[in-house]
Amino acid sequence: MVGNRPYHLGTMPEGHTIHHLAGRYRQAFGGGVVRAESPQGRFAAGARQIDGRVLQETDAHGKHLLLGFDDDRWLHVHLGIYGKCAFGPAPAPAPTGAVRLRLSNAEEYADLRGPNTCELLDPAEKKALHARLGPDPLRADADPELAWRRIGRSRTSIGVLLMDQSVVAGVGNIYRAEALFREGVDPARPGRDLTRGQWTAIWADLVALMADGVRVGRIDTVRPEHTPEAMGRPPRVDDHGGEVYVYRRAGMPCFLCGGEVRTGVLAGRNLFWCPGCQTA
DNA sequence: GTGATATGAGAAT
DNA sequence: TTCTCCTATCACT
Repeated sequence: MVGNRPYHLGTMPEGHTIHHLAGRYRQAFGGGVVRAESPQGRFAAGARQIDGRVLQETDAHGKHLLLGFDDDRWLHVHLGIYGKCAFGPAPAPAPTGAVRLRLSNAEEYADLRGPNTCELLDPAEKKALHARLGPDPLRADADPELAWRRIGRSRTSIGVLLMDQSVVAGVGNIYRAEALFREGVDPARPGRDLTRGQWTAIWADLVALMADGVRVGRIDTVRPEHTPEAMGRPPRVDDHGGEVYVYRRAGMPCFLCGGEVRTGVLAGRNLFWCPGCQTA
């Protein structure tokens, strides 16, 4: 949004949120001098380093946000589960809560709260970060073949592989669950048992779904025939964003087969899937 | 006021 | 596999 009201991004920080934020920071601060401060104090030294510099470019790879300043240093932010960014019009009000970093100029301000990572990188460190991340469905330079080389020979389940940021970057718990549902793939299937065609379809789906997420600012994964309007069902009411097939729908009927959506813990993360539909 | 909870990820065991 | 860190929110006492 480009508005006059503060707004929050990152209720679901998967890759789409980060790419959206990169664009938002560029729109607000790109090409100009930025004021930086750390009201909370935990990034005071870093903020001093940024303060008064020009934001030259922004970048995003998976869930990592990178803001490039005119001293050749990059602010590296990872939101983790809790991190959030809030933008608003100048003048910035007194900060509320734990604001790790506030950037501002004459028009806007942006508050960063609760990031997992907030640090400055030199170009070599930024390069190393890219090197340890897999292809990102939202990046033009992404090569899904690199991911397939890992997946196609792995005994690890595709449900776990999709969450491994060194295999595919930017996919989180929601896109993982939804892409596998949409392609009818059992999350427990070992990567090497997938066909290349299945991987191609999953990748294409991630590219489309996540690009949509960047545009809309939330995760909607249901096809037109499964929207609340099309099915005459009530819309999703919780605060987890858009319309989805299985994510956090445990015990509820599958929109396709009517069976119960299941949940379980896989590699320490909640997994949601429909046993009736995900058999491939 | 307290506790549970969440989308992540790295380190420790 | 379990711990630990980051923070806000909401349902409970």
